[in-house]
Amino acid sequence: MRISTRGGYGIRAMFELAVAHGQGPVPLRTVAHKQAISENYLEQLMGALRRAGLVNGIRGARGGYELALSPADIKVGDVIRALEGPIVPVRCVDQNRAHDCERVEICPTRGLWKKLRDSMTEVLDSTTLADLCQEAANEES
Amino acid sequence: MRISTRGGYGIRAMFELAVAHGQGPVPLRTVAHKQAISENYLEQLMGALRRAGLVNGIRGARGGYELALSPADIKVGDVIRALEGPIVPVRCVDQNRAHDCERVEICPTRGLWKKLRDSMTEVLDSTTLADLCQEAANEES
DNA sequence: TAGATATCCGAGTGGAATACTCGGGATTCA
DNA sequence: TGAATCCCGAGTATTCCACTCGGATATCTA
Repeated sequence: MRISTRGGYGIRAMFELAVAHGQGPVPLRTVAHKQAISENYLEQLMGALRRAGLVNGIRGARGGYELALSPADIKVGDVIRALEGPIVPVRCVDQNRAHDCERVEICPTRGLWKKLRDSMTEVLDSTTLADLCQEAANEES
Repeated sequence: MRISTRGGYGIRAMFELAVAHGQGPVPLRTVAHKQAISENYLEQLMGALRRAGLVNGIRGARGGYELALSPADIKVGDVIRALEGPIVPVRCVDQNRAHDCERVEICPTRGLWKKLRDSMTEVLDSTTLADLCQEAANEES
């Protein structure tokens, strides 16, 4: 009942990019060091985030990564989905593959999972990177 | 971002026991067949549920399993916890091991995980086996 | 234009967890 | 007694996670 480190690392990395937003690209190495994440591993995650359209990768010297959108327009849920796939507690409430289970109509637990999915989605999609920055700034004072 | 089959199977098995509550023990085999779960595997899960005090195992011919409490007194969250451990999205918001991470005080994502944990817990602990039975009965009509 | 700095890409790997199977022992009912 | 049933521990195949590595490609700067 956990999100893996992929999601956790991803959020922390995106947080760093959000803090530096508007100040040019941040190299992977810098992000990895600030958040104590393996460089090689983070590289893979950034690839997924780039393919999801959440960050831009800028090559060459003075390159790095930057958010593709403003921090207020990137939801935490987007980051999790890009790195861990759809946010569903069990497959049978994944809208994309609704028919994996023939018992769908009579399953006593389906309603429960839907409720759980919705409540998780609500939390993750109502928080943006800008919110995380705001909260961090508040705690500092 | 999923609960494993352990939790899913567990809930479904407990649902069967809840339906038969008050009518004597139900053998593992019956539960397994009704819910299309491997007998051998389910046996392991029932062991965990028994050790958690949620079911009684009754040995011998005419034996089986029965709920140790009334369906209204068993929360879905109890079952999940017995089978999958604490309901926490990431370790650092597990109250039992709060100090695994030294960055606790400055971590920008901690608040988020707490919110997520609370919303998940709320759903799972506000639903009982009796609620599942009720819902199943409603859908039948 | 050389070379340093980066991203990009795919393959590979060790360990842990999942989802089981299997064999045999203990208990109880008929 | 013997059939039914729970109880228990060991073993196993598969999958996923977390991470490493080597090298290709692109871009800036001197």
